Amino acid sequence: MPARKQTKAPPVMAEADIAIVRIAPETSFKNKAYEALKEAILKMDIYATPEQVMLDERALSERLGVSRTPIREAIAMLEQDGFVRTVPRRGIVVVRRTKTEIVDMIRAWAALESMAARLITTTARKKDITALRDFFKDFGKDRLPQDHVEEYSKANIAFHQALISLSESPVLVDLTNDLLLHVRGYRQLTIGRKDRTATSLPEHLAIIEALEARDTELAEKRARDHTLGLAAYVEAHGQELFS
Amino acid sequence: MPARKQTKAPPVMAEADIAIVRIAPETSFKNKAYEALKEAILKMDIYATPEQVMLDERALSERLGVSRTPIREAIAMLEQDGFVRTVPRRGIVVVRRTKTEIVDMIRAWAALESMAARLITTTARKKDITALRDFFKDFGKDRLPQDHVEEYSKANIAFHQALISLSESPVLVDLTNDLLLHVRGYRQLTIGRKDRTATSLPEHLAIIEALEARDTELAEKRARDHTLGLAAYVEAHGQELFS
DNA sequence: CGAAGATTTTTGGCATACCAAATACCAGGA
DNA sequence: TCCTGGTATTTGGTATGCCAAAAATCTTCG
Repeated sequence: MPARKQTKAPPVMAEADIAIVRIAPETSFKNKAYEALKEAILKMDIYATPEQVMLDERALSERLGVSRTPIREAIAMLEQDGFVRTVPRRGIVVVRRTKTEIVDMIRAWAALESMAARLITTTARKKDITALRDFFKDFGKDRLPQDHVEEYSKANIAFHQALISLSESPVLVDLTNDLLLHVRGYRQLTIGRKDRTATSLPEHLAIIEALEARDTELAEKRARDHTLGLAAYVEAHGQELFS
Repeated sequence: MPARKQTKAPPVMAEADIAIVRIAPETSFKNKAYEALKEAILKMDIYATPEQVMLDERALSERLGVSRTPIREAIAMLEQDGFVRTVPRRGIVVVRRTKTEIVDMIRAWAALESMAARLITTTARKKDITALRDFFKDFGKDRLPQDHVEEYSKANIAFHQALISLSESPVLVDLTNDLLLHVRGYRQLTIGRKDRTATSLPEHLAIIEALEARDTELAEKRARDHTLGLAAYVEAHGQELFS
């Protein structure tokens, strides 16, 4: 019942060591706007619309019920992320990536993921590695991935994110997530479509096996080659998918 | 003398094809502030000062001669970069990385650079690869790197950046530059100090050789191991260097 | 003196107003 | 009807002002 104070000096009375978590800072409008806009951008299929998508500060501020100030700050952040580009006196355009850029990003992703695999072989616990198989427990000979592309795609992404998390490297996790957001924006390639889905599952299992075997070099190579395979796929078959 | 118009339709009269370059967009205060603050943060030795460095919006706006608005937008951008963290009603603190974080970043850097090396073996021109040696032309048996650590460190960084640029992958270049900015902030490790400097040069040359030989796997491995070596060094000897 | 409490100051968050460049729109003239 | 100017409007950029939470400072009472 005693209201907790922040006096740090006199231990006259031992304070109840209750788990008080430093009350939620009530995220600012700036951050709320950032999250909202980011989600909105990721949700829309920017590659589907013919003409480029533009944002309007005033319209957004009205829609979100806040002034332009926090909106502008959020826009500035999104611009740092590379999601939008603001042109003075022109407007704010949602950035569309070219096929080349997407391929480039997937390559970087491959680099980071292979490093994650490398680290995992030396630090992760066996049970955590084995747990990676669970993402694909719903698929097998009697339920082929290529027959449930959408669902498999979700499992696919979850697997990759879980894999990288196992590296316990915040940097790898963050960088990869950022890249993935951009790549996913291009949803027509649902991370390797039907024709790639078939080979995907065995490759994933092979990666897991290498991890379990603590074979650093092999795990790294398999992780890298797997994702580079996606890059090559996009590079080869992505023509018609991009404007 | 005729003022150029932007009409694109009727070629009634051939327009003077004067080299008019779309007047410089006069970068905004927001961007100027961003650049200025970023440089200031990178220039100061944040790991040298005992207590954490704080920024003050009003003070900055006064110093830079602009209002708080563009300053705040710049701060928002820097926060996205991970250089500062703003605490509501508290202040803006310049982020200090822990040793673990620095090591983590160097590992990610190793991953990206090894991918760059990989790409280079398949696309770069021989003369561009060979040109990488020039960065170290001032060093040799008669002028050891460890006797000119500061100078060698500069050459070192320039080499790595040039190397990654050769990959012609904007993503790799950008991500690496970002990481490097954070790592360099910790200048007491001048990218591998004296004791590492000795082994650094031969390793660089070995990387170049592998690139010239177009040995993809070897180049990748050497690039990776070289930078991972730095990570290991920091992890082992960085104790006293961090608070 | 010392400490609890009240008050002032500081600091980031947000709203608003105004500016200038770009653009859209419109009326007049060939 | 179709340009040509010119004017109104739109849009991002910037400056200010005020607010509330925190911190710092001062005050007062035991």
